[in-house]
Amino acid sequence: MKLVLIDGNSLLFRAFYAMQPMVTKDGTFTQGVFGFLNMLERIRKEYAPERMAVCFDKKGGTFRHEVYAEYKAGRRKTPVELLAQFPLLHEVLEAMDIEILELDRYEADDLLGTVSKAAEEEGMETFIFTSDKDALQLIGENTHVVLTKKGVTDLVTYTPESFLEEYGIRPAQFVDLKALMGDSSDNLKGVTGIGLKKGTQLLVTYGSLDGIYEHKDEIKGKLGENIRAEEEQARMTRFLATIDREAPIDFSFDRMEYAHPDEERLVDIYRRLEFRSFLEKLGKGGRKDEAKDLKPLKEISWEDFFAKTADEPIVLDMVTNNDHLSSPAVSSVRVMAEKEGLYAVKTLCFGEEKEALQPLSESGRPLIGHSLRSALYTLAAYDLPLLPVLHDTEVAEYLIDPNRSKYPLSRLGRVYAEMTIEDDEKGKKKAQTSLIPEEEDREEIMKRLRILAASYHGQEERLEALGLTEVYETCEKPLISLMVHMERDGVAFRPELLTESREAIDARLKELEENIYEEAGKKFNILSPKQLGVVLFEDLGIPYPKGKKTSSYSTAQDILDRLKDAYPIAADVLEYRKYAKLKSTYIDGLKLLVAEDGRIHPHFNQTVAATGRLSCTEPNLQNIPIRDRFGRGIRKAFVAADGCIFIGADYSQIELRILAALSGDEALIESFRKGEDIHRRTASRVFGIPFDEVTPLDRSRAKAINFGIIYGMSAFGLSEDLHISVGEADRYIHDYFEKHPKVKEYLDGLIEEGKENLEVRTLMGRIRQIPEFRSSRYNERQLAQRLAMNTPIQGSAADIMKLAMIRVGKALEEQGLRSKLILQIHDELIIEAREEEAETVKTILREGMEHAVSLAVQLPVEINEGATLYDLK
DNA sequence: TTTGTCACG
DNA sequence: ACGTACGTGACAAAC
Repeated sequence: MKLVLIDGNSLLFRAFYAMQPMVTKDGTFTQGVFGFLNMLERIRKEYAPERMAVCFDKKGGTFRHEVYAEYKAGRRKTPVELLAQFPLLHEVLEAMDIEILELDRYEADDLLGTVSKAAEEEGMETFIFTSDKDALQLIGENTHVVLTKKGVTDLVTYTPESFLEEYGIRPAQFVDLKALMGDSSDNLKGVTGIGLKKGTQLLVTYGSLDGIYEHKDEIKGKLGENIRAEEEQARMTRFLATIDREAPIDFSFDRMEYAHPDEERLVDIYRRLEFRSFLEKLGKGGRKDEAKDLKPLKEISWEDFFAKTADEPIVLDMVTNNDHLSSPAVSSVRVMAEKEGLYAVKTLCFGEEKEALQPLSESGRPLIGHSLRSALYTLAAYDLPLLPVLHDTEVAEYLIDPNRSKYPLSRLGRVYAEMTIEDDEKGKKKAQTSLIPEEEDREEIMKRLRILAASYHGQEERLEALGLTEVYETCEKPLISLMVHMERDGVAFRPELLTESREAIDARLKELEENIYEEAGKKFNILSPKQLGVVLFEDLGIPYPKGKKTSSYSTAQDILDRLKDAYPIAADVLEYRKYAKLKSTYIDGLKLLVAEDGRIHPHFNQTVAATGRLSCTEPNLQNIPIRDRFGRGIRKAFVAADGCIFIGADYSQIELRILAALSGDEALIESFRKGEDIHRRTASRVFGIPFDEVTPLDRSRAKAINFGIIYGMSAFGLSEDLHISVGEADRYIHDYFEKHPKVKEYLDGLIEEGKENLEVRTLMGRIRQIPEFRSSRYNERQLAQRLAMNTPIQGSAADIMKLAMIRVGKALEEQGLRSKLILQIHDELIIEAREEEAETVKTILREGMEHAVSLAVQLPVEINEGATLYDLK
């Protein structure tokens, strides 16, 4: 008979710390229970025990405390997030009909020991699961101890043999070893000067602690003295560390049978804890039958489909193959409700895509789909008119929870349709094998359509309940097709214009490389932080400026900056890295992404940044160099098309203006109304100097303070940035808030709001959840405060820019202009304008951006023009 | 795949 | 005593 005993305390602890935090909607932390249950599942599967019990410590003191009050004193307090998970785990175990053992004045260990001893006598085979090494003393012929390592992922099983091999002693000697060594985590003292090595050696020689004390006078030197002097404390430690295998616990192996789980109760608990994967395993998450209700997916002509669905919106799942072919699976919400799926397009062949998609484009029907940007891009790629977006499930889910980095349809299936499908990645791979889905894929596609229809309803409701409908309708939905156009149009890039720069960079890199090798006295990989650290701080013996030397040296810019005056090699390394970066990312990297039309088509992402900003990839055209004189030259290769110029418009100080408006701080508002240099004014107010006497240094310090305010700065952060003492930085911050009490009030209010609701909102009501407020880690709670301060500011700026883009895009279209919006760089819009439209475009940009919203301060824009991005200054 | 570094707002 | 400013993406090295 196989028995599994689990140390509930130890595994729950370990799971709690090893797992990423998981929080339910009502703020309950669940990752410990989740990790524990995963382990439990694994144990059931891999060990298939006939009997099982979970042991817990009982609250309050133990018999060990009665003889030694300091037992386990000084341990860190268990965080409430973990403490609250114990009753949850109890509930789950009860529902599973798994025996729970606990006993006043005893620890879980003692119960494991007592039950396993009885089991051994009955001739049962026992496996004890714990992460606490103390349990190793319980190992016996038929009693195995399984320790969890690496969090809870690795399981290592100990038998008497494997224990002997690893420790060099028998399991029964383990407590004696601990008695000699002590155990600081349990606040137990051993014998001074005895560690693992010496302790093991003594036990091998004398057999046991008693054996050692029988021969205590034979042991020479300091060691012998200590052993004799500290006998009492060693014996006490042995007593405390010895697991009591005769605990007066009432147990029966029959009760450990776990044969009658209460499934209904379990489903209830899992629902409350939002354990969807466990629900699914119970067959309650995925109502897999749902798809079976649907009539089989079939082919239908566009004509018949349109006739059948009148003028209803289309639920669309575009299956793209190798980025070329598209097999649109389509239905309507009504048709889906009638449990029917449709598959509309016949075989697509190379060269026929446009004809196949044309009827869809011409139908003018609004679309419901997941990541419609890609479906629309396919239409745009064939020069077909786009269709209106009725609902995008990816964008909607991003608004509901912007912290996720991915929004796979498979997840929406679980949330909104209680339906399981393959992850998008896998599904895509499969679909690439043929143009028309194989029979087995058709059910998958039908399920996808069903999930889309269900998510449409579910998300509309959710968006409304969260107050997100406005930001969805005004900021996000109209932006989708706009971004498709921006990507399709792209920007012309002429790599040949960089030849000169490339040669100059190559030459300089070579020069620097030689210098560095000479200064180092050897060749090495300069771009390897590891090698560089060794060269600088070991070979050359340069003192490491940051007080503590962790496992590796940082060679980041701020460190090398501090060294560069005293050590020329540091300056050379910095310059080398700068040029290497320029070369690999921009000079060599960009030209690889030029399409056949001579233009770069970046990918703007609407669902990545948690604050509501856009992001840009392949390539990232939002970080083309500009601050560095030389790097800025890269911009010369971005050229306006024939007959066109670039017109750029950027908001001036938009984040500080938002801070002024949202906080209502009179001094800031007044300063912006007067059109003053805001950093100069800040310097004047904070440092108490007349406006006209502010020096450039004062101004740049004030600028850093202004940035810091937006980021939720600490005195330490500001001091690092300004190379001043923490005390001085602290005074600056203090003075700033004294002069801007409303700003202080506003930021404190945001932290309160964040703590209270675990979320903050932007001007347009966009939400960002901040679960870090509930973290047990100090650092994370600090981070939560900074996010609460920064997100409304950065996010409101993003809202405003999105509104502006939509206004500008609309105006260009309404006026029938050929000029095109091509780039957005957070506070800047760039249009490739027909020369003859230049003046109109400037008006449109200014109007669209400055009047996107109305605040207590204006949002003026600066407008520039030029033939290349370089000239746009 | 993760880490270190650095480009931008 | 600790760790320390917000949001991104790309590349090379190291694992």
